[in-house]
Amino acid sequence: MTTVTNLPHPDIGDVQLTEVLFALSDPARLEIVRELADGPLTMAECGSTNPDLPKSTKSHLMKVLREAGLVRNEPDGRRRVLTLRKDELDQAFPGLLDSILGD
Amino acid sequence: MTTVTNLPHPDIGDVQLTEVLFALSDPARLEIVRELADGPLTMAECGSTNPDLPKSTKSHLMKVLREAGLVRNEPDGRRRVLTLRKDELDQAFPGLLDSILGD
DNA sequence: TGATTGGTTCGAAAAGATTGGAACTCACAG
DNA sequence: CTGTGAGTTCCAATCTTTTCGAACCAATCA
Repeated sequence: MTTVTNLPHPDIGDVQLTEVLFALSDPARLEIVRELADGPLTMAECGSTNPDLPKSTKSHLMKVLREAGLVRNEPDGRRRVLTLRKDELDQAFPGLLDSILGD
Repeated sequence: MTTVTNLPHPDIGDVQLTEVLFALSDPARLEIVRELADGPLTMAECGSTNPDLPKSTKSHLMKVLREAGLVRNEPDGRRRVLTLRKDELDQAFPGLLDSILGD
């Protein structure tokens, strides 16, 4: 019985560049990443743009970002905290995030 | 009667970041872009990896790259020359290509 | 112990992308 | 002209992604 609380995150070394690019190639996902660039957010806080996005859809967007190694999704009480894996990504793909998020 | 010889290329200003990222999110397309980073190539020269890729498939990969504003595809006799639109892309998305192609 | 809140997962439908054969076009050689 | 070479376009099959309601789960509150 997999407890659903802790979601799997890829090791940054296993993340392929093309997967990262794919995850960022969707405007809604890119926007989420931009928001997270300023610091962690809960699911509810995140996605201030797209306010009426169904939660299953938002959850799926997050799944793609998580599986691509872009965001960490960790439980915190009954909410979840989303964090951009900036340092790790900078290590793995120097300059990529900065060029995409703009200086 | 649209002559097929000259293919349409988007103005770099009209190119969306997400479209560029999508075009690069496919390993075969990314590889093509890497090859073109060293200078223009004809269709036949390009894709030294993937040597037995059907030509219609290769043509389609090129179309995606062209429509995303990444490569220019121009006739030269009965062949076609493919050029990475590096300068324009650097202008529009500073640092992006360098970080993706590696220093 | 419910009931509620904040979120994930499932499942199925719709939309979009990829693949590749076949037909086509155009430039050039003979 | 006719043939050939280099490539594009068309089309259909297949595969992948997206979308979202519904069911579910775990933590907290009353």
